[in-house]
Amino acid sequence: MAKQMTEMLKGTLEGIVLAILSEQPAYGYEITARLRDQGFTDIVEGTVYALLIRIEQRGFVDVTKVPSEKGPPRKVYSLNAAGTEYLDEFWRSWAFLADRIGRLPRHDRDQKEEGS
Amino acid sequence: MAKQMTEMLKGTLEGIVLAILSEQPAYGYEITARLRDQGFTDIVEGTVYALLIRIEQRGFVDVTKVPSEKGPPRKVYSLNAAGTEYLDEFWRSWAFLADRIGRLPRHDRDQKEEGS
DNA sequence: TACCGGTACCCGGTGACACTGAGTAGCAGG
DNA sequence: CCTGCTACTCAGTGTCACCGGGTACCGGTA
Repeated sequence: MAKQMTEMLKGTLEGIVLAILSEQPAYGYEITARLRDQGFTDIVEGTVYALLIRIEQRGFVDVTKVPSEKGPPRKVYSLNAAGTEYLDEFWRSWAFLADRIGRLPRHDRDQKEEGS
Repeated sequence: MAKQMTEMLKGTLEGIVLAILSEQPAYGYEITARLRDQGFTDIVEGTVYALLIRIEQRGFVDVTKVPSEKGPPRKVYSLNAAGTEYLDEFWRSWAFLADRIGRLPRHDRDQKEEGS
Protein backbone atom coordinates (compact mmCIF):
# COMPACT_ATOMS: atom_id res chain seq x y z
CA MET A 1 0.00 0.00 0.00
CA ALA A 2 1.09 3.51 -0.68
CA LYS A 3 3.12 5.57 1.72
CA GLN A 4 0.09 7.80 1.86
CA MET A 5 -1.68 5.25 3.98
CA THR A 6 0.79 5.70 6.80
CA GLU A 7 -0.12 9.34 7.10
CA MET A 8 -3.79 8.81 6.49
CA LEU A 9 -3.96 6.27 9.27
CA LYS A 10 -2.83 8.84 11.77
CA GLY A 11 -5.85 9.54 13.84
CA THR A 12 -8.03 7.10 11.99
CA LEU A 13 -6.34 3.91 13.14
CA GLU A 14 -7.22 4.85 16.66
CA GLY A 15 -10.84 5.22 15.68
CA ILE A 16 -10.78 1.95 13.81
CA VAL A 17 -9.50 0.06 16.82
CA LEU A 18 -11.97 1.80 19.08
CA ALA A 19 -14.77 0.83 16.71
CA ILE A 20 -13.63 -2.78 16.75
CA LEU A 21 -13.61 -2.72 20.53
CA SER A 22 -17.06 -1.17 20.58
CA GLU A 23 -18.43 -4.35 19.12
CA GLN A 24 -16.76 -6.61 21.61
CA PRO A 25 -13.72 -6.63 23.87
CA ALA A 26 -10.53 -7.97 22.36
CA TYR A 27 -6.82 -8.30 23.02
CA GLY A 28 -3.90 -6.95 21.08
CA TYR A 29 -2.89 -9.95 19.11
CA GLU A 30 -6.47 -10.55 18.13
CA ILE A 31 -7.00 -6.98 17.06
CA THR A 32 -3.89 -7.08 14.91
CA ALA A 33 -5.16 -10.23 13.25
CA ARG A 34 -8.57 -8.72 12.68
CA LEU A 35 -7.07 -5.63 11.12
CA ARG A 36 -5.07 -7.76 8.72
CA ASP A 37 -8.22 -9.64 8.03
CA GLN A 38 -10.00 -6.48 7.07
CA GLY A 39 -7.37 -5.51 4.59
CA PHE A 40 -4.85 -3.57 6.64
CA THR A 41 -2.12 -6.02 5.82
CA ASP A 42 0.71 -3.64 6.56
CA ILE A 43 -0.15 -2.87 10.12
CA VAL A 44 2.22 -4.68 12.41
CA GLU A 45 1.83 -5.68 16.01
CA GLY A 46 4.09 -3.01 17.40
CA THR A 47 1.86 -0.30 16.05
CA VAL A 48 -1.27 -1.80 17.54
CA TYR A 49 0.21 -2.40 20.96
CA ALA A 50 1.53 1.13 21.16
CA LEU A 51 -1.90 2.41 20.25
CA LEU A 52 -3.55 0.23 22.87
CA ILE A 53 -1.24 1.51 25.57
CA ARG A 54 -2.11 5.03 24.56
CA ILE A 55 -5.84 4.60 24.69
CA GLU A 56 -5.48 2.77 27.97
CA GLN A 57 -3.54 5.64 29.50
CA ARG A 58 -6.16 8.05 28.26
CA GLY A 59 -8.81 6.05 30.00
CA PHE A 60 -10.83 5.04 26.97
CA VAL A 61 -10.66 1.34 27.73
CA ASP A 62 -10.78 -1.00 30.69
CA VAL A 63 -8.23 -3.77 30.81
CA THR A 64 -8.53 -7.31 32.10
CA LYS A 65 -5.76 -9.86 32.20
CA VAL A 66 -6.93 -13.23 30.99
CA PRO A 67 -4.66 -16.29 31.02
CA SER A 68 -4.03 -17.98 27.70
CA GLU A 69 -3.22 -21.63 27.18
CA LYS A 70 -1.00 -20.78 24.30
CA GLY A 71 1.30 -18.11 25.61
CA PRO A 72 1.52 -15.10 27.87
CA PRO A 73 -1.65 -13.77 29.46
CA ARG A 74 -3.89 -11.72 27.25
CA LYS A 75 -4.69 -8.11 27.96
CA VAL A 76 -8.33 -7.83 27.02
CA TYR A 77 -9.45 -4.28 26.26
CA SER A 78 -13.06 -3.18 26.50
CA LEU A 79 -14.43 0.21 25.60
CA ASN A 80 -15.77 2.21 28.53
CA ALA A 81 -17.96 5.29 28.71
CA ALA A 82 -15.17 7.75 28.01
CA GLY A 83 -14.03 5.65 25.09
CA THR A 84 -17.51 5.48 23.69
CA GLU A 85 -17.81 9.21 23.85
CA TYR A 86 -14.45 9.64 22.20
CA LEU A 87 -15.42 7.19 19.50
CA ASP A 88 -18.54 9.20 18.93
CA GLU A 89 -16.43 12.25 18.40
CA PHE A 90 -14.27 10.29 16.03
CA TRP A 91 -17.30 9.47 13.92
CA ARG A 92 -18.34 13.08 13.82
CA SER A 93 -14.88 14.19 12.71
CA TRP A 94 -14.76 11.41 10.16
CA ALA A 95 -18.16 12.31 8.78
CA PHE A 96 -17.08 15.91 8.44
CA LEU A 97 -13.84 15.08 6.71
CA ALA A 98 -15.34 12.46 4.44
CA ASP A 99 -18.04 14.89 3.43
CA ARG A 100 -15.58 17.64 2.53
CA ILE A 101 -13.35 15.29 0.63
CA GLY A 102 -16.36 13.91 -1.15
CA ARG A 103 -17.03 17.38 -2.48
CA LEU A 104 -13.57 17.85 -3.89
CA PRO A 105 -13.15 18.09 -7.63
CA ARG A 106 -13.63 14.53 -8.73
CA HIS A 107 -10.94 12.63 -10.40
CA ASP A 108 -13.29 11.52 -13.20
CA ARG A 109 -12.99 7.88 -12.35
CA ASP A 110 -15.97 7.61 -10.10
CA GLN A 111 -16.85 4.26 -8.87
CA LYS A 112 -20.08 3.87 -7.08
CA GLU A 113 -20.87 0.80 -5.19
CA GLU A 114 -24.48 0.08 -4.62
CA GLY A 115 -24.56 -1.16 -1.12
CA SER A 116 -25.54 -4.65 -0.31
CA MET B 1 -13.27 21.27 15.96
CA ALA B 2 -12.13 18.16 17.70
CA LYS B 3 -8.49 17.44 18.32
CA GLN B 4 -9.08 14.35 16.24
CA MET B 5 -9.21 16.49 13.13
CA THR B 6 -5.60 17.50 13.51
CA GLU B 7 -4.48 13.91 13.29
CA MET B 8 -6.98 12.95 10.66
CA LEU B 9 -5.81 15.75 8.43
CA LYS B 10 -2.34 14.31 8.35
CA GLY B 11 -1.92 12.93 4.91
CA THR B 12 -5.35 14.02 3.78
CA LEU B 13 -4.73 17.75 3.82
CA GLU B 14 -2.03 17.20 1.28
CA GLY B 15 -4.48 15.35 -0.93
CA ILE B 16 -7.09 18.02 -0.45
CA VAL B 17 -4.73 20.75 -1.58
CA LEU B 18 -3.55 18.66 -4.49
CA ALA B 19 -7.15 18.10 -5.50
CA ILE B 20 -7.83 21.81 -5.36
CA LEU B 21 -4.81 22.45 -7.53
CA SER B 22 -5.92 19.78 -9.96
CA GLU B 23 -8.88 21.91 -10.84
CA GLN B 24 -6.87 25.03 -11.43
CA PRO B 25 -3.58 26.57 -10.34
CA ALA B 26 -3.67 28.68 -7.23
CA TYR B 27 -1.42 30.47 -4.76
CA GLY B 28 -1.05 29.95 -1.06
CA TYR B 29 -3.16 32.73 0.27
CA GLU B 30 -5.93 31.80 -2.11
CA ILE B 31 -5.79 28.13 -1.17
CA THR B 32 -6.02 29.00 2.50
CA ALA B 33 -9.07 31.11 1.83
CA ARG B 34 -10.66 28.36 -0.21
CA LEU B 35 -10.06 25.81 2.51
CA ARG B 36 -11.74 28.05 5.04
CA ASP B 37 -14.52 28.49 2.57
CA GLN B 38 -15.01 24.77 2.39
CA GLY B 39 -15.36 24.40 6.11
CA PHE B 40 -11.78 23.94 7.27
CA THR B 41 -11.97 27.04 9.41
CA ASP B 42 -9.14 26.02 11.70
CA ILE B 43 -6.45 25.66 9.10
CA VAL B 44 -4.09 28.60 9.30
CA GLU B 45 -1.80 30.00 6.66
CA GLY B 46 1.38 28.64 8.17
CA THR B 47 0.15 25.11 7.74
CA VAL B 48 -0.72 25.61 4.11
CA TYR B 49 2.52 27.31 3.20
CA ALA B 50 4.55 24.57 4.82
CA LEU B 51 2.59 22.01 2.89
CA LEU B 52 3.08 23.87 -0.37
CA ILE B 53 6.81 24.05 0.16
CA ARG B 54 6.81 20.32 0.75
CA ILE B 55 4.95 19.37 -2.36
CA GLU B 56 7.08 21.78 -4.34
CA GLN B 57 10.26 20.13 -3.10
CA ARG B 58 8.86 16.74 -3.97
CA GLY B 59 8.21 17.90 -7.47
CA PHE B 60 4.45 17.54 -7.53
CA VAL B 61 3.84 21.11 -8.58
CA ASP B 62 5.29 23.74 -10.87
CA VAL B 63 5.67 27.22 -9.50
CA THR B 64 5.29 30.57 -11.21
CA LYS B 65 5.80 33.94 -9.63
CA VAL B 66 3.05 36.34 -10.54
CA PRO B 67 3.10 39.98 -9.42
CA SER B 68 0.18 41.17 -7.36
CA GLU B 69 -1.17 44.67 -7.21
CA LYS B 70 -2.01 44.26 -3.58
CA GLY B 71 1.13 42.91 -1.99
CA PRO B 72 4.11 40.66 -2.50
CA PRO B 73 4.26 38.53 -5.65
CA ARG B 74 2.13 35.41 -5.66
CA LYS B 75 3.60 31.97 -5.96
CA VAL B 76 1.15 30.20 -8.20
CA TYR B 77 1.27 26.43 -7.92
CA SER B 78 0.07 24.15 -10.67
CA LEU B 79 -0.13 20.40 -10.55
CA ASN B 80 2.25 18.61 -12.90
CA ALA B 81 2.40 15.03 -14.12
CA ALA B 82 4.08 13.66 -11.00
CA GLY B 83 1.58 15.48 -8.84
CA THR B 84 -1.32 14.15 -10.82
CA GLU B 85 -0.03 10.64 -10.39
CA TYR B 86 0.47 11.18 -6.70
CA LEU B 87 -3.02 12.59 -6.40
CA ASP B 88 -4.34 9.52 -8.12
CA GLU B 89 -2.62 7.39 -5.55
CA PHE B 90 -4.12 9.55 -2.86
CA TRP B 91 -7.59 8.82 -4.19
CA ARG B 92 -6.90 5.12 -4.25
CA SER B 93 -5.67 5.17 -0.67
CA TRP B 94 -8.62 7.27 0.38
CA ALA B 95 -11.09 4.99 -1.34
CA PHE B 96 -9.54 2.00 0.39
CA LEU B 97 -9.59 3.61 3.80
CA ALA B 98 -13.07 5.04 3.45
CA ASP B 99 -14.33 1.67 2.36
CA ARG B 100 -12.84 -0.15 5.35
CA ILE B 101 -14.06 2.45 7.77
CA GLY B 102 -17.48 2.31 6.19
CA ARG B 103 -17.64 -1.33 7.08
CA LEU B 104 -16.86 -0.80 10.73
CA PRO B 105 -19.52 -1.62 13.31
CA ARG B 106 -21.91 0.97 14.65
CA HIS B 107 -21.36 3.43 11.93
CA ASP B 108 -25.06 3.95 11.59
CA ARG B 109 -25.21 7.12 13.55
CA ASP B 110 -24.83 9.50 10.68
CA GLN B 111 -27.32 11.86 12.19
CA LYS B 112 -26.73 15.44 11.35
CA GLU B 113 -26.93 17.51 14.41
CA GLU B 114 -28.24 20.89 13.72
CA GLY B 115 -29.52 23.41 16.04
CA SER B 116 -28.61 24.33 19.52
C1' DT C 1 3.56 62.16 7.55
C1' DA C 2 2.29 58.27 10.45
C1' DC C 3 -0.44 54.52 11.19
C1' DC C 4 -3.52 50.65 10.35
C1' DG C 5 -5.28 46.80 7.96
C1' DG C 6 -5.48 43.70 4.11
C1' DT C 7 -2.54 40.95 0.98
C1' DA C 8 1.13 37.45 0.53
C1' DC C 9 4.84 34.65 2.01
C1' DC C 10 8.34 32.36 5.40
C1' DC C 11 10.39 29.90 9.57
C1' DG C 12 11.82 27.44 14.02
C1' DG C 13 9.98 24.72 17.41
C1' DT C 14 6.32 21.41 19.37
C1' DG C 15 3.41 17.31 20.02
C1' DA C 16 1.22 13.41 18.20
C1' DC C 17 1.15 9.57 15.58
C1' DA C 18 2.43 5.20 12.81
C1' DC C 19 6.49 2.65 11.70
C1' DT C 20 10.99 0.09 12.41
C1' DG C 21 13.26 -3.56 14.41
C1' DA C 22 14.34 -5.59 18.06
C1' DG C 23 13.41 -8.11 22.48
C1' DT C 24 10.96 -11.26 26.31
C1' DA C 25 8.34 -15.30 27.44
C1' DG C 26 5.27 -19.50 27.34
C1' DC C 27 3.97 -23.59 24.97
C1' DA C 28 3.68 -27.49 21.29
C1' DG C 29 5.67 -30.46 17.75
C1' DG C 30 9.29 -32.26 14.53
C1' DC D 1 16.92 -29.04 20.98
C1' DC D 2 15.13 -25.80 18.26
C1' DT D 3 11.77 -23.97 15.37
C1' DG D 4 7.36 -21.68 15.24
C1' DC D 5 3.23 -19.87 17.01
C1' DT D 6 1.12 -17.06 20.64
C1' DA D 7 1.28 -12.60 23.14
C1' DC D 8 3.12 -8.49 24.82
C1' DT D 9 6.90 -4.55 25.17
C1' DC D 10 10.00 -0.78 23.93
C1' DA D 11 13.51 2.78 22.21
C1' DG D 12 14.30 5.26 18.27
C1' DT D 13 12.81 7.47 13.61
C1' DG D 14 10.34 10.36 10.21
C1' DT D 15 6.42 12.88 8.95
C1' DC D 16 2.88 15.78 9.56
C1' DA D 17 -0.29 19.71 11.21
C1' DC D 18 -0.05 23.27 14.54
C1' DC D 19 1.78 27.42 17.08
C1' DG D 20 3.35 31.91 17.17
C1' DG D 21 5.82 34.57 15.67
C1' DG D 22 8.12 37.49 11.51
C1' DT D 23 8.93 40.12 6.72
C1' DA D 24 7.23 42.98 3.01
C1' DC D 25 4.12 45.55 -0.13
C1' DC D 26 0.23 48.48 -0.68
C1' DG D 27 -4.06 51.73 -0.06
C1' DG D 28 -6.75 54.45 2.87
C1' DT D 29 -7.31 57.52 6.84
C1' DA D 30 -6.24 60.82 10.42
